[in-house]
Amino acid sequence: MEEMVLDILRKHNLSNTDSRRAILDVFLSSKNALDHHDMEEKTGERFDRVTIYRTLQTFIDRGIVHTIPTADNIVKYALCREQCSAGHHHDNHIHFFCEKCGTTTCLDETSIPKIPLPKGYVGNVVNVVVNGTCSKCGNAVKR
Amino acid sequence: MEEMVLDILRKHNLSNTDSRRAILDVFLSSKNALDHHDMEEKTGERFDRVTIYRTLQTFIDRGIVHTIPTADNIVKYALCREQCSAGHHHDNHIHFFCEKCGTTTCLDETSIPKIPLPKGYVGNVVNVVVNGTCSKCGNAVKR
DNA sequence: CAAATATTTGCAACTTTGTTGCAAATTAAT
DNA sequence: ATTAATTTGCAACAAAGTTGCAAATATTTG
Repeated sequence: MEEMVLDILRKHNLSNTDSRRAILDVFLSSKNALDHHDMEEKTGERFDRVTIYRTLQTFIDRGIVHTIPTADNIVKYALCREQCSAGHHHDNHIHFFCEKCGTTTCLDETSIPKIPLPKGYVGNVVNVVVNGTCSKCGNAVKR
Repeated sequence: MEEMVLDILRKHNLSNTDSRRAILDVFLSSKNALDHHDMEEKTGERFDRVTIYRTLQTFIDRGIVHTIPTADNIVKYALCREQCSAGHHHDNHIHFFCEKCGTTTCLDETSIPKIPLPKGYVGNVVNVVVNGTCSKCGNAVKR
Protein backbone atom coordinates (compact mmCIF):
# COMPACT_ATOMS: atom_id res chain seq x y z
CA MET A 1 0.00 0.00 0.00
CA GLU A 2 2.69 2.39 1.02
CA GLU A 3 4.60 1.45 -2.11
CA MET A 4 1.54 2.21 -4.21
CA VAL A 5 1.27 5.65 -2.70
CA LEU A 6 4.86 6.49 -3.49
CA ASP A 7 4.41 5.11 -6.96
CA ILE A 8 1.48 7.39 -7.68
CA LEU A 9 3.38 10.42 -6.47
CA ARG A 10 6.44 9.53 -8.48
CA LYS A 11 4.44 8.85 -11.62
CA HIS A 12 2.86 12.26 -11.44
CA ASN A 13 5.97 14.16 -10.52
CA LEU A 14 4.71 15.21 -7.16
CA SER A 15 6.95 15.69 -4.18
CA ASN A 16 6.58 13.25 -1.37
CA THR A 17 4.97 15.04 1.54
CA ASP A 18 3.08 13.96 4.64
CA SER A 19 -0.28 15.26 3.58
CA ARG A 20 -0.12 13.80 0.10
CA ARG A 21 0.82 10.42 1.42
CA ALA A 22 -1.87 10.53 4.08
CA ILE A 23 -4.57 11.58 1.67
CA LEU A 24 -3.67 8.96 -0.89
CA ASP A 25 -3.66 6.37 1.87
CA VAL A 26 -7.18 7.30 2.81
CA PHE A 27 -8.34 7.04 -0.77
CA LEU A 28 -6.71 3.66 -1.24
CA SER A 29 -8.35 2.25 1.85
CA SER A 30 -11.83 3.59 1.20
CA LYS A 31 -14.42 1.98 -1.02
CA ASN A 32 -16.49 5.12 -1.34
CA ALA A 33 -16.00 8.63 -2.55
CA LEU A 34 -15.10 11.11 0.17
CA ASP A 35 -15.74 14.77 0.70
CA HIS A 36 -13.46 17.33 2.24
CA HIS A 37 -14.87 16.82 5.69
CA ASP A 38 -14.42 13.04 5.55
CA MET A 39 -10.85 13.61 4.51
CA GLU A 40 -10.11 15.87 7.45
CA GLU A 41 -11.53 13.26 9.78
CA LYS A 42 -9.82 10.26 8.24
CA THR A 43 -6.43 11.90 8.20
CA GLY A 44 -6.79 12.42 11.92
CA GLU A 45 -7.27 16.16 11.85
CA ARG A 46 -3.58 16.67 11.57
CA PHE A 47 -3.64 18.84 8.46
CA ASP A 48 -4.99 22.29 7.92
CA ARG A 49 -8.23 22.57 5.94
CA VAL A 50 -6.40 24.64 3.41
CA THR A 51 -3.75 21.98 2.91
CA ILE A 52 -6.40 19.39 2.24
CA TYR A 53 -8.20 21.60 -0.23
CA ARG A 54 -4.98 22.34 -2.00
CA THR A 55 -3.82 18.75 -2.06
CA LEU A 56 -7.11 17.55 -3.46
CA GLN A 57 -6.98 20.24 -6.10
CA THR A 58 -3.46 19.19 -7.06
CA PHE A 59 -4.62 15.61 -7.42
CA ILE A 60 -7.47 16.69 -9.65
CA ASP A 61 -5.12 18.74 -11.80
CA ARG A 62 -2.83 15.75 -12.22
CA GLY A 63 -5.61 13.34 -13.03
CA ILE A 64 -5.20 11.32 -9.85
CA VAL A 65 -8.60 12.11 -8.46
CA HIS A 66 -11.95 13.10 -9.93
CA THR A 67 -14.93 14.85 -8.42
CA ILE A 68 -18.49 13.62 -8.43
CA PRO A 69 -21.40 16.05 -8.50
CA THR A 70 -24.02 14.53 -6.24
CA ALA A 71 -27.54 15.49 -5.42
CA ASP A 72 -26.70 16.60 -1.92
CA ASN A 73 -24.35 19.11 -3.43
CA ILE A 74 -21.19 18.31 -1.59
CA VAL A 75 -18.12 17.75 -3.73
CA LYS A 76 -17.02 14.16 -3.39
CA TYR A 77 -13.63 12.97 -4.48
CA ALA A 78 -12.57 9.54 -5.70
CA LEU A 79 -9.44 8.04 -7.20
CA CYS A 80 -9.31 7.82 -10.94
CA ARG A 81 -8.91 4.26 -12.06
CA GLU A 82 -7.79 4.29 -15.63
CA GLN A 83 -6.08 6.51 -18.03
CA CYS A 84 -6.75 9.90 -16.54
CA SER A 85 -4.01 12.35 -17.25
CA ALA A 86 -3.23 15.88 -16.29
CA GLY A 87 -6.13 18.07 -17.27
CA HIS A 88 -8.09 15.27 -18.86
CA HIS A 89 -10.38 12.93 -17.03
CA HIS A 90 -11.88 9.85 -18.61
CA ASP A 91 -13.85 8.28 -15.86
CA ASN A 92 -16.17 6.26 -17.85
CA HIS A 93 -18.03 4.65 -15.01
CA ILE A 94 -21.34 5.38 -13.38
CA HIS A 95 -21.60 6.87 -9.93
CA PHE A 96 -24.13 5.70 -7.45
CA PHE A 97 -25.52 7.77 -4.61
CA CYS A 98 -27.33 5.79 -1.94
CA GLU A 99 -30.26 7.72 -0.54
CA LYS A 100 -30.29 5.61 2.60
CA CYS A 101 -26.69 5.62 3.79
CA GLY A 102 -25.51 8.67 1.85
CA THR A 103 -22.45 7.00 0.38
CA THR A 104 -21.29 7.68 -3.12
CA THR A 105 -19.65 4.82 -4.97
CA CYS A 106 -17.90 4.42 -8.28
CA LEU A 107 -19.45 1.49 -10.10
CA ASP A 108 -16.32 0.32 -11.82
CA GLU A 109 -18.02 -2.59 -13.50
CA THR A 110 -20.31 -0.27 -15.41
CA SER A 111 -19.72 2.00 -18.32
CA ILE A 112 -21.58 5.02 -19.51
CA PRO A 113 -23.76 4.45 -22.58
CA LYS A 114 -23.47 6.69 -25.58
CA ILE A 115 -25.50 9.81 -25.02
CA PRO A 116 -27.09 11.27 -28.14
CA LEU A 117 -26.89 15.06 -28.20
CA PRO A 118 -28.86 17.57 -30.23
CA LYS A 119 -27.20 19.19 -33.23
CA GLY A 120 -24.52 21.73 -32.38
CA TYR A 121 -23.64 20.31 -29.00
CA VAL A 122 -20.24 18.72 -28.53
CA GLY A 123 -19.89 16.44 -25.55
CA ASN A 124 -16.73 15.93 -23.60
CA VAL A 125 -17.08 14.37 -20.17
CA VAL A 126 -20.36 12.72 -19.23
CA ASN A 127 -21.41 12.45 -15.62
CA VAL A 128 -23.99 9.88 -14.67
CA VAL A 129 -25.12 9.72 -11.09
CA VAL A 130 -27.82 7.26 -10.19
CA ASN A 131 -29.65 7.89 -6.94
CA GLY A 132 -31.21 4.94 -5.23
CA THR A 133 -30.51 2.18 -2.78
CA CYS A 134 -27.14 0.49 -2.71
CA SER A 135 -26.62 -3.24 -2.41
CA LYS A 136 -25.76 -3.00 1.26
CA CYS A 137 -28.85 -1.01 2.26
CA GLY A 138 -31.14 -2.98 -0.05
CA ASN A 139 -30.10 -6.29 1.45
CA ALA A 140 -30.57 -5.03 4.97
CA VAL A 141 -34.22 -4.45 4.24
CA LYS A 142 -34.92 -8.02 3.12
CA ARG A 143 -33.59 -9.49 6.35
CA MET B 1 -46.56 35.30 -19.10
CA GLU B 2 -48.08 36.82 -16.01
CA GLU B 3 -51.07 34.57 -16.46
CA MET B 4 -48.80 31.54 -16.63
CA VAL B 5 -47.18 32.49 -13.36
CA LEU B 6 -50.47 32.79 -11.56
CA ASP B 7 -51.58 29.55 -13.09
CA ILE B 8 -48.59 27.69 -11.72
CA LEU B 9 -49.11 29.09 -8.25
CA ARG B 10 -52.80 28.25 -8.29
CA LYS B 11 -52.18 24.74 -9.56
CA HIS B 12 -49.83 24.03 -6.72
CA ASN B 13 -51.86 25.66 -4.04
CA LEU B 14 -49.31 28.33 -3.30
CA SER B 15 -50.24 31.79 -2.16
CA ASN B 16 -49.60 34.61 -4.55
CA THR B 17 -46.70 36.64 -3.24
CA ASP B 18 -44.24 39.08 -4.74
CA SER B 19 -41.20 36.87 -4.48
CA ARG B 20 -42.88 33.81 -5.88
CA ARG B 21 -44.16 35.71 -8.84
CA ALA B 22 -40.81 37.37 -9.45
CA ILE B 23 -38.89 34.12 -9.24
CA LEU B 24 -41.25 32.27 -11.55
CA ASP B 25 -41.01 35.18 -13.95
CA VAL B 26 -37.26 34.86 -14.04
CA PHE B 27 -37.46 31.14 -14.69
CA LEU B 28 -39.98 31.58 -17.48
CA SER B 29 -37.86 34.14 -19.23
CA SER B 30 -34.57 32.28 -18.96
CA LYS B 31 -33.44 29.54 -21.28
CA ASN B 32 -30.83 28.24 -18.86
CA ALA B 33 -30.73 26.87 -15.37
CA LEU B 34 -30.00 29.46 -12.69
CA ASP B 35 -28.27 29.37 -9.36
CA HIS B 36 -29.16 31.26 -6.23
CA HIS B 37 -26.87 34.14 -7.09
CA ASP B 38 -28.33 34.54 -10.58
CA MET B 39 -31.73 34.60 -9.02
CA GLU B 40 -30.85 37.37 -6.59
CA GLU B 41 -29.48 39.41 -9.45
CA LYS B 42 -32.33 38.82 -11.87
CA THR B 43 -35.00 39.66 -9.33
CA GLY B 44 -33.27 43.00 -8.85
CA GLU B 45 -31.89 42.35 -5.41
CA ARG B 46 -35.20 43.22 -3.89
CA PHE B 47 -35.61 40.03 -1.88
CA ASP B 48 -33.69 38.74 1.05
CA ARG B 49 -31.34 35.83 0.38
CA VAL B 50 -33.32 33.77 2.83
CA THR B 51 -36.56 34.41 1.02
CA ILE B 52 -35.05 33.24 -2.23
CA TYR B 53 -33.66 30.10 -0.67
CA ARG B 54 -36.97 29.35 0.92
CA THR B 55 -38.98 30.06 -2.19
CA LEU B 56 -36.75 27.83 -4.30
CA GLN B 57 -37.06 25.09 -1.74
CA THR B 58 -40.82 25.41 -1.76
CA PHE B 59 -40.83 25.11 -5.53
CA ILE B 60 -38.69 21.98 -5.34
CA ASP B 61 -41.00 20.47 -2.75
CA ARG B 62 -43.99 21.11 -4.98
CA GLY B 63 -42.35 19.74 -8.08
CA ILE B 64 -42.21 23.10 -9.87
CA VAL B 65 -38.45 23.26 -10.02
CA HIS B 66 -35.64 20.71 -10.04
CA THR B 67 -31.97 21.04 -9.18
CA ILE B 68 -29.06 20.05 -11.35
CA PRO B 69 -25.80 18.86 -9.83
CA THR B 70 -23.09 20.31 -12.03
CA ALA B 71 -19.36 19.84 -12.09
CA ASP B 72 -18.69 23.31 -10.72
CA ASN B 73 -20.67 22.33 -7.71
CA ILE B 74 -23.15 25.15 -7.54
CA VAL B 75 -26.78 24.14 -7.25
CA LYS B 76 -28.61 25.17 -10.35
CA TYR B 77 -32.35 25.32 -10.57
CA ALA B 78 -34.61 24.87 -13.56
CA LEU B 79 -38.35 24.62 -14.16
CA CYS B 80 -39.76 21.13 -14.37
CA ARG B 81 -41.45 20.55 -17.67
CA GLU B 82 -43.60 17.51 -17.36
CA GLN B 83 -45.33 15.47 -14.81
CA CYS B 84 -43.35 16.40 -11.73
CA SER B 85 -45.43 16.33 -8.63
CA ALA B 86 -44.90 17.10 -4.99
CA GLY B 87 -42.05 15.04 -3.69
CA HIS B 88 -41.43 13.20 -6.91
CA HIS B 89 -39.39 14.47 -9.80
CA HIS B 90 -39.39 12.84 -13.20
CA ASP B 91 -37.06 14.96 -15.20
CA ASN B 92 -36.13 12.54 -17.80
CA HIS B 93 -33.95 14.83 -19.84
CA ILE B 94 -30.22 15.30 -20.10
CA HIS B 95 -28.51 18.37 -18.74
CA PHE B 96 -25.74 20.08 -20.58
CA PHE B 97 -23.01 22.15 -18.97
CA CYS B 98 -21.06 24.35 -21.39
CA GLU B 99 -17.43 24.58 -20.39
CA LYS B 100 -16.99 27.78 -22.39
CA CYS B 101 -19.86 29.97 -21.29
CA GLY B 102 -20.70 28.18 -18.05
CA THR B 103 -24.41 27.88 -18.76
CA THR B 104 -26.40 24.84 -17.81
CA THR B 105 -29.25 23.86 -20.09
CA CYS B 106 -32.01 21.31 -20.00
CA LEU B 107 -31.98 19.37 -23.26
CA ASP B 108 -35.69 18.82 -23.46
CA GLU B 109 -35.47 16.93 -26.71
CA THR B 110 -33.36 14.23 -25.15
CA SER B 111 -34.17 11.45 -22.80
CA ILE B 112 -32.03 9.47 -20.43
CA PRO B 113 -31.12 5.99 -21.66
CA LYS B 114 -31.62 2.95 -19.50
CA ILE B 115 -28.68 2.57 -17.16
CA PRO B 116 -27.75 -0.99 -16.30
CA LEU B 117 -26.84 -1.39 -12.64
CA PRO B 118 -24.90 -4.14 -10.89
CA LYS B 119 -26.83 -6.69 -8.89
CA GLY B 120 -28.20 -5.41 -5.62
CA TYR B 121 -28.46 -1.78 -6.66
CA VAL B 122 -31.87 -0.24 -7.10
CA GLY B 123 -31.98 2.94 -9.12
CA ASN B 124 -34.42 5.74 -8.59
CA VAL B 125 -33.57 9.10 -10.16
CA VAL B 126 -30.80 9.25 -12.73
CA ASN B 127 -28.86 12.43 -13.34
CA VAL B 128 -26.96 12.82 -16.58
CA VAL B 129 -24.88 15.93 -17.06
CA VAL B 130 -22.83 16.22 -20.20
CA ASN B 131 -19.96 18.69 -20.11
CA GLY B 132 -18.84 20.13 -23.38
CA THR B 133 -19.44 22.96 -25.78
CA CYS B 134 -22.95 24.22 -26.39
CA SER B 135 -24.35 25.03 -29.81
CA LYS B 136 -23.88 28.74 -29.29
CA CYS B 137 -20.23 28.55 -28.29
CA GLY B 138 -19.43 25.89 -30.89
CA ASN B 139 -20.84 28.01 -33.68
CA ALA B 140 -19.01 31.07 -32.51
CA VAL B 141 -15.71 29.32 -33.03
CA LYS B 142 -16.41 28.47 -36.68
CA ARG B 143 -17.05 32.11 -37.39
C1' DC C 1 26.73 16.36 2.55
C1' DA C 2 25.63 21.19 2.89
C1' DA C 3 23.98 25.27 0.85
C1' DA C 4 20.74 27.14 -2.36
C1' DT C 5 16.37 26.89 -4.52
C1' DA C 6 11.83 25.49 -5.09
C1' DT C 7 7.74 23.74 -3.21
C1' DT C 8 4.48 23.01 0.35
C1' DT C 9 2.35 24.01 4.68
C1' DG C 10 -0.19 26.51 8.37
C1' DC C 11 -2.09 30.61 9.96
C1' DA C 12 -5.09 34.50 9.77
C1' DA C 13 -8.39 36.74 7.61
C1' DC C 14 -11.97 36.80 4.49
C1' DT C 15 -15.88 35.56 1.07
C1' DT C 16 -19.57 32.84 -0.29
C1' DT C 17 -23.21 29.68 0.54
C1' DG C 18 -26.69 28.02 3.19
C1' DT C 19 -29.55 27.63 7.76
C1' DT C 20 -32.48 28.85 11.95
C1' DG C 21 -35.50 31.49 15.18
C1' DC C 22 -38.43 35.04 15.67
C1' DA C 23 -41.13 39.31 15.18
C1' DA C 24 -43.35 42.09 11.63
C1' DA C 25 -45.79 42.15 7.36
C1' DT C 26 -48.57 40.20 3.95
C1' DT C 27 -52.07 36.94 2.13
C1' DA C 28 -56.15 34.31 2.46
C1' DA C 29 -60.34 32.97 4.89
C1' DT C 30 -64.49 34.05 7.56
C1' DA D 1 -63.23 44.16 8.23
C1' DT D 2 -61.39 41.09 11.42
C1' DT D 3 -59.09 36.91 12.23
C1' DA D 4 -56.04 33.20 11.24
C1' DA D 5 -52.42 31.34 8.57
C1' DT D 6 -48.57 32.01 5.84
C1' DT D 7 -44.61 34.44 4.26
C1' DT D 8 -40.97 37.76 4.72
C1' DG D 9 -36.79 40.14 6.48
C1' DC D 10 -33.53 40.62 9.97
C1' DA D 11 -29.92 39.04 12.86
C1' DA D 12 -27.04 35.73 13.99
C1' DC D 13 -24.81 31.77 12.93
C1' DA D 14 -22.44 27.56 10.66
C1' DA D 15 -20.11 25.43 7.04
C1' DA D 16 -17.48 25.49 2.81
C1' DG D 17 -14.04 27.37 0.20
C1' DT D 18 -10.28 30.98 -1.04
C1' DT D 19 -6.08 34.10 -0.75
C1' DG D 20 -1.61 36.17 0.81
C1' DC D 21 2.25 35.48 3.21
C1' DA D 22 5.89 33.83 6.27
C1' DA D 23 7.78 29.55 8.15
C1' DA D 24 8.81 24.81 7.31
C1' DT D 25 9.87 21.02 4.42
C1' DA D 26 11.48 18.80 0.16
C1' DT D 27 14.47 18.73 -3.74
C1' DT D 28 18.38 20.05 -6.43
C1' DT D 29 23.11 21.31 -7.20
C1' DG D 30 27.86 21.94 -6.33
